[in-house]
Amino acid sequence: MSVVPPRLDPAMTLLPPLPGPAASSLVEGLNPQQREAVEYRGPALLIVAGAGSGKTRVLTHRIASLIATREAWPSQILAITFTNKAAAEMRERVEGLLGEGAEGMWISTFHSACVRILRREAERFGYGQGFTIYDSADSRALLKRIVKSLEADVLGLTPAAAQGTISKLKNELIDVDGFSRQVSGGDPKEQMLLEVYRQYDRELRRAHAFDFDDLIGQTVWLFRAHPEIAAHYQRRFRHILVDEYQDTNHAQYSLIRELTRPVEPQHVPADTRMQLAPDGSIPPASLTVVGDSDQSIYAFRGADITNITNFERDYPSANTILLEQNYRSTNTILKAANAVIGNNFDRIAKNLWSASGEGSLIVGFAGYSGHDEAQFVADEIHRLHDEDGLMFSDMAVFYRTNAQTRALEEILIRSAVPYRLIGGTKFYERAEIKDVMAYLMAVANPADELALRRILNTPKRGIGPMSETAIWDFAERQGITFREAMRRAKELGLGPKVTNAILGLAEILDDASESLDPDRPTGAATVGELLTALLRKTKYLDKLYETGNPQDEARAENVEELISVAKEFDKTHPDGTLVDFLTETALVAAADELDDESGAVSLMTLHTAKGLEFDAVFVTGVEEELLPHRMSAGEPGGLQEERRLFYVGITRARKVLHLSLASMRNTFGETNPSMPSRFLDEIPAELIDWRQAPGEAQGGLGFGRSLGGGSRELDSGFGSSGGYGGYGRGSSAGSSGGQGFSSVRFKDPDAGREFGKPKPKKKWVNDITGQVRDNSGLQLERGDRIRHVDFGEGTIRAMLGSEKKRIAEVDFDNAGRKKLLINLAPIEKL
DNA sequence: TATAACAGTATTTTT
DNA sequence: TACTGTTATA
Repeated sequence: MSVVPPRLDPAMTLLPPLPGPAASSLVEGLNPQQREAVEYRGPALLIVAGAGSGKTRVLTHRIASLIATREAWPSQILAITFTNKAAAEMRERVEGLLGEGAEGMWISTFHSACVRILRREAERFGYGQGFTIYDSADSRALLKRIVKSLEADVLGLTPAAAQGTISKLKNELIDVDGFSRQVSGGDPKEQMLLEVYRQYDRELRRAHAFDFDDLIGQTVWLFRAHPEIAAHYQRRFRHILVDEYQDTNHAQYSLIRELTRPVEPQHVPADTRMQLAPDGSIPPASLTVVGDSDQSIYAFRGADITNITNFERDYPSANTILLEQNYRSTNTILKAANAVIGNNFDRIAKNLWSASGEGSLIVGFAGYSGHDEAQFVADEIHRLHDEDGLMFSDMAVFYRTNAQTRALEEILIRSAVPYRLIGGTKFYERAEIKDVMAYLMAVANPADELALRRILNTPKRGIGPMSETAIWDFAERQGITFREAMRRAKELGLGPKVTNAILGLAEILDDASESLDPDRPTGAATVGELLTALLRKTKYLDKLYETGNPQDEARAENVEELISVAKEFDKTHPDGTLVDFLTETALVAAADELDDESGAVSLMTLHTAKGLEFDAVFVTGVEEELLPHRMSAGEPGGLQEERRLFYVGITRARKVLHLSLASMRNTFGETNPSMPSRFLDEIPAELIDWRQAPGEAQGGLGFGRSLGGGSRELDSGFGSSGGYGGYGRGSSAGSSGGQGFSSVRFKDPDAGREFGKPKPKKKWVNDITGQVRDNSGLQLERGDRIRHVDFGEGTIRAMLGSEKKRIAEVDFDNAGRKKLLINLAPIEKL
């Protein structure tokens, strides 16, 4: 667009927007509340957006409208989202609405935005531009060392506990001094905690590193200590929009507060074109926050729900708009969601409604074991795919804890369901990836001692703990850095072998640093080049391949994967530096991995699910102790947060919702009985179609161990709801393990199949566990009879796929129709 | 110093 | 179960 915008000033916002196709079409198809949320202009706006009420739409349209009407330049907009994925999506949608790029617009997470600011101002902290960002594993490693050196563990202070407390303190913007004022002299544990905090902070400074919480907290500190820096951003960002406001913590809240202060007259440039208040200041930026207190699920890590409930107090002139119409789910699903969340007492009443009809009933399933439950999920996914024509990528399976994935994965693989695991042990948390990243970090930030220590003897080069301490001592005594001490290894008085190993590593790192010099004849090395050079010189990959250990091979593959990530980065960021690469990788979140083109079912935790939606949703493990999780019991408000988590899960579903549980659940090798979640009782019974109700599945080993065989009506303490379809008898009774486990675990394969028999206690024969089944030689065709470990005998109905992915569709005599991945399924030809 | 074997223990959610 | 840390041994 070629029109030069008129002078940009907040008073302008009172004038009607410029007429134009863009501006008016931006509210087309919106309901009255959404439209108001897009068009309202004022200093502060709170949009209370129920689940599925189109808040992303409202936010993107609002941003686009501000730009289209010439009320703001893109560069005056700061939009904060929860994940990088949400940020990318929002940017894309805004650009789509405007039909042009939106350069200069900041749409990012709190963390990314703060890193950007901090890098620019790094020297104020005495840090270099290349300061390191420690993720939680890094800071735990550091804390572990500190706790050990202080012998804090004798006071019962674990690294994990210290990490939790320090994180909370930082989220509350309480620094070491602030904490020392709080600590009572009498409590030795608190004293110790203070000392741990002090040393932790000191080590971070020494290493020129920030942890996750620092990114926010230090930015606030920077703004408060340097009003002229704050003023710079206050002048720049005239429209600030924050998504998921219910999940902001105090530090994030404070950051927004700082950014929405008026610019003091002394920081107003003489030549400003902005309209000034009578006292010569620039009025505060306009603030829009979007949130739903019913979806607040991060209180455990410091999110403060009162930030949203107090918004109108904090910003007295604020306008509030309620979005209650849901465009996502059927009314059946919404009724269940409303009923569940209605049990939280301290909430503002809100009732989601939908114009999209009742839809089908919620499907309930109570299996005998976690595997049984997983089998239900797998079968149902196939049914939805084959009969209802849903795409795999429109289905998702949620669970409370990552540990639950094991059973699910096993069965999904065996049943040939394509799936994608979102989150979990993330790529960047793998040891080998952390190793390699530590090399890069050590190059980018020579002060980073933690990174140096990590790579000192990885791969093994004979530099043990003794040598490490020697280097450290030397550095302390000489007042030099760890890295410098490595360069002077000859003065350490260690053996020649070790000395040379240390010198060798120091040289590799120094060479790497030099290769980044843009004045080199060949120009600065790209991240990919740097990484390959490092790996070649350290022989990191070679040593992994040498062992012949399949696990090491997998690790090597991960490292190769990292190399391609780096090369990809070089391609997409032609001017990207090593520091840019490290920043980007440090801030990737689980949900960011999601890409919709994979054609696979998504598996994720309930937390990761927030903000997403799927046609069909499976919420698994709806059991006491799991959902609500036992850990939440002690926390104040814990139960309510768990309920919100369940609510979030329910409201992700567009068309079909499945709730499932098992009466026996495996936890750390132990099998324990479980009870249906109290939350199930909160859903009106007529909304759920129990394929197999909790009462039915519990005939087995947990609750009624003393009852005679065949008894299925047991006192579960849970009202059964009647009318069950007798789902998958065959699967429900006997399957307790996957992939060759199950029949072996019970000495008598049939022992587990009968109700009422006590389970053989622990320590079963474990000899075949973990055996990789390979049926690749098995030739099968339509009409063949087979026997399956869990499902019994059946006839092959059809053969699908080819090679490694040969799938048999089998009509089992007793267990119904299943799809099985031939190579992995525990089957034999008859 | 490296490795293997063993014992103990922790297990919620994540930017 | 799986991972960590410790100890004994090469």
